[in-house]
Amino acid sequence: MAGRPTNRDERYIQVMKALVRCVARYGLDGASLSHIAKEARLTRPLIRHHVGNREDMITGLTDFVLKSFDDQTAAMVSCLPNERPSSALIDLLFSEDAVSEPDMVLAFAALTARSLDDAKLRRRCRETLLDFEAAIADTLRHDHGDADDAALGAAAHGIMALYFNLTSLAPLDMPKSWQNHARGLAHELLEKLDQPS
Amino acid sequence: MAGRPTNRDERYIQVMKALVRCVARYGLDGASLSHIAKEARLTRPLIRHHVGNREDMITGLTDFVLKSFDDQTAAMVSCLPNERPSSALIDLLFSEDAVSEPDMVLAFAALTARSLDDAKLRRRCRETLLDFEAAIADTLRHDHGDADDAALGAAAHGIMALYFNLTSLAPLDMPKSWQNHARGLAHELLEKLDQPS
DNA sequence: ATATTAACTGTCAATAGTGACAATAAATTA
DNA sequence: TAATTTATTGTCACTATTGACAGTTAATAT
Repeated sequence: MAGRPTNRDERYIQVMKALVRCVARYGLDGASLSHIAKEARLTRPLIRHHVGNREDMITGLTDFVLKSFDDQTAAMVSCLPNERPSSALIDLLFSEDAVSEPDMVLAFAALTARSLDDAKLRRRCRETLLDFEAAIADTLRHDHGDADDAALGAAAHGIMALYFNLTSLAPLDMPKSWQNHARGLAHELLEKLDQPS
Repeated sequence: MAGRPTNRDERYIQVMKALVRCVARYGLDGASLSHIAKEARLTRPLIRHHVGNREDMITGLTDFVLKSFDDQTAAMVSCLPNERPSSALIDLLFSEDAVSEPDMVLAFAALTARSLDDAKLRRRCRETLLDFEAAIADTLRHDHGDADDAALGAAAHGIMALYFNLTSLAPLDMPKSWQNHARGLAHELLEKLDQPS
């Protein structure tokens, strides 16, 4: 008694990826169904069939983006080596690949802006961001266990800020010196942890 | 032979401010004329009368936002004291006021995202941003003339990144420790310039 | 007071975007 | 092959948004 096999899950992420791409460029309201359909190489009614109406799409997008961030955070810390994980983390965050695909960060920025009048969304974005920062701080603690929490938190904040800024400004195609500056400053933050004043 | 006096200029900036506010929340496409009219406390046809059709509005917005940044940059450096202008600059950038009004930065972020498929816009945004960074570097040079250009550029980049990140994430209402971290790290960048390795 | 200029209002057609539903095609099991 | 489940397509009504124009009111100079 089973019918045609469902491809709901693949279609769902297919649509979500297209949605992320559109939201990154045109914002939450600028991502029309036609635009998404074209980006996902699907028809408009099909999108509705898989992910529901527009309101469902937006809530689905926030779940998708925030979960992607959480997964990325978890994957990030789990794939680090035992030897000097801090340095590896920075090389990972400021690698070519990470910076060249800014769509997810831009979509997150769109959600951030929308948080201005959506308390629940604001709480969720904040939580995700704090987890990200905490993950960085934990990684730093691994290499610099003797540094105090305030210094670790500050360094983690700096690394996070450098990463977010570089990635969200990626569409401007800034000179490569920016990437070098960012990575260099991040490494300096590490060195600073070794020499507590 | 002169008629009713025109208030085109005041109305224009009145509409532009409302537009910046709307774009900050809802993106370029999400800022509908009705929304802008409500925000500016004007009627929709009146907006058209003063700033033209939608396309005119968007080009007007980019001019307004980028010029505001340029003006802010110029005003920033001109109002600094002769004594330790670098430190005053940081206190200015990371003051309560600067961070609590993120609309302009968020609108700039929306323009940045749109730059993904608009080469001309990308060039203009990049130019504005580089000028901002250069202004910071010049200010730093005033206090740390013996530091080399690479170090100055890196420090300026770090300060810029910390400022942009903090301001663009302001809608999330992050804990105050973030603002303290950002300002503290910026000051550390200054101190680092005094002790060249 | 009258002419003149521009701000302001009201309104309507055209378009874009969305929601919803019916109908068809495809793929699986019994 | 028949039944069943789901993907896929086609289509239409409804709403939101925009563009454009005519007409009205307000404020100045002569």
